[in-house]
Amino acid sequence: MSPNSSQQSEHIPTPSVRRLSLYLRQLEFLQSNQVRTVSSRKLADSLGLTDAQVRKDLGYFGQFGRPGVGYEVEPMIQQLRSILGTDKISRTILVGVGNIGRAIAAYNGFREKGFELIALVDADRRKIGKKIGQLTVQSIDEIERVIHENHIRLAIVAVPAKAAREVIERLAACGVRGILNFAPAQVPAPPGVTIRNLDVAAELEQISFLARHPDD
Amino acid sequence: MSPNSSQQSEHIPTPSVRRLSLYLRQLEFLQSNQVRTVSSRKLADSLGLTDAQVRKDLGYFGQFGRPGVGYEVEPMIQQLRSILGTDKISRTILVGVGNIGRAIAAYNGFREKGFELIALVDADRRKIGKKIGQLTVQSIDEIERVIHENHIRLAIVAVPAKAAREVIERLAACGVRGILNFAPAQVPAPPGVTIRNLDVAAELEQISFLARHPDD
DNA sequence: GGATGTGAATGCATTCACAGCA
DNA sequence: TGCTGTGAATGCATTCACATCC
Repeated sequence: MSPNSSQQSEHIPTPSVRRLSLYLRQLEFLQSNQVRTVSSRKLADSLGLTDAQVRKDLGYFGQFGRPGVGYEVEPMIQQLRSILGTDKISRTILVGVGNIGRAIAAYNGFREKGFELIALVDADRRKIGKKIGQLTVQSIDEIERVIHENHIRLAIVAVPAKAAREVIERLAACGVRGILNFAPAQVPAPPGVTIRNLDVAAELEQISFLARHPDD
Repeated sequence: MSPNSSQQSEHIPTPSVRRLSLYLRQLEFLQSNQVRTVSSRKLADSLGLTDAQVRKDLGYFGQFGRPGVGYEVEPMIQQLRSILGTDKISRTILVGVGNIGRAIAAYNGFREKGFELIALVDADRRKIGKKIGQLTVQSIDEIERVIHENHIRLAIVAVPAKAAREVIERLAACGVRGILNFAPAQVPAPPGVTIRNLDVAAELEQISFLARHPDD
């Protein structure tokens, strides 16, 4: 059901990709409220964006709308999942089961969002063997074997800053393609690997700054 | 048509403010390694940026460098903290002590980063009265009183998506100026309030997309 | 020599505005 | 009439390049 051959050779702005996730959330919300179609205007308003931006963003990936009507919620959700790659389950490893790691491991909305936590590893002997949810914590020494045996492509890193670089290099070396990094360390991404850094302290600093500079 | 550059209210690019936190992290790291000065070039390289960008970013806030030498690490750290507002401790409330909330509450690097967790509240009766770290979970019904009595300015929201809007509106109504929101919901920011949304599922989606589109 | 600070130039993202279609 | 899709125009962020200073 995809006659559209969206040519990907065109360069897609990073901010547009980021907003795709926002559109998907809002469309899922609309779907849960039995809404069948939505215009770029309404979608934009609910997210604090402009209608032109919504159309431009979607336009990078194909033609999804019906003039005079808008976008059909259900098919648009499928399209966005397909574009983001979350229509298929991505097998994911979690490295580090400290405070943040345990919170991630306990989150059970992964599958529905297109991800499956396959393995937990940690460097701390005392944590190895513990069960968190359905999974048992394994030694970080097993990380290469676990990744290969389970064909894992994505990783979530929640280790102390000092350990981040080594962990990320090991992950990259055994074929992991994308890493969500909670450690407050900027490790240069090895070739062919995408890293997104999520530093909670840095986010708080942004809040702090913005709260003091209201004219923004 | 000489554009007289007024000295008042120069607009600072949002991306520049974001990078300030990166500079601060890296400078703190350098300081812990006894490094005394650093050039824009070296700082940029370690973060995957360009030297011109570092200089331009810092240039929005003043003149901190010495030509021929670079930036002195220790004073620069102080300057950045002052700019971000983290040289003074910001009093912060945490709303929602589910998985993510507990992880945040257990994190004890807050003070050193310029934040202090003053109170925990939750809507779930069974959680009220429980101790997490030094703090006891209070009822969300107390939220207004707690915020006023403790002069709280910042909030971290880690509640289910459905509850996010009401929580954020209540926080805004009693004077909270900045909110870090982990709930996957886009709540329009009330006037005078800054909201930053941190949606872990959305971040994973980005990883998923980027891992499939290597040309980036 | 080595580095900053900053106008000017470039490049990228957003918004405009309108043709075209339901 | 209502709305999409998209080139053109605008606006914003990044990079260049160089005068200036240690």
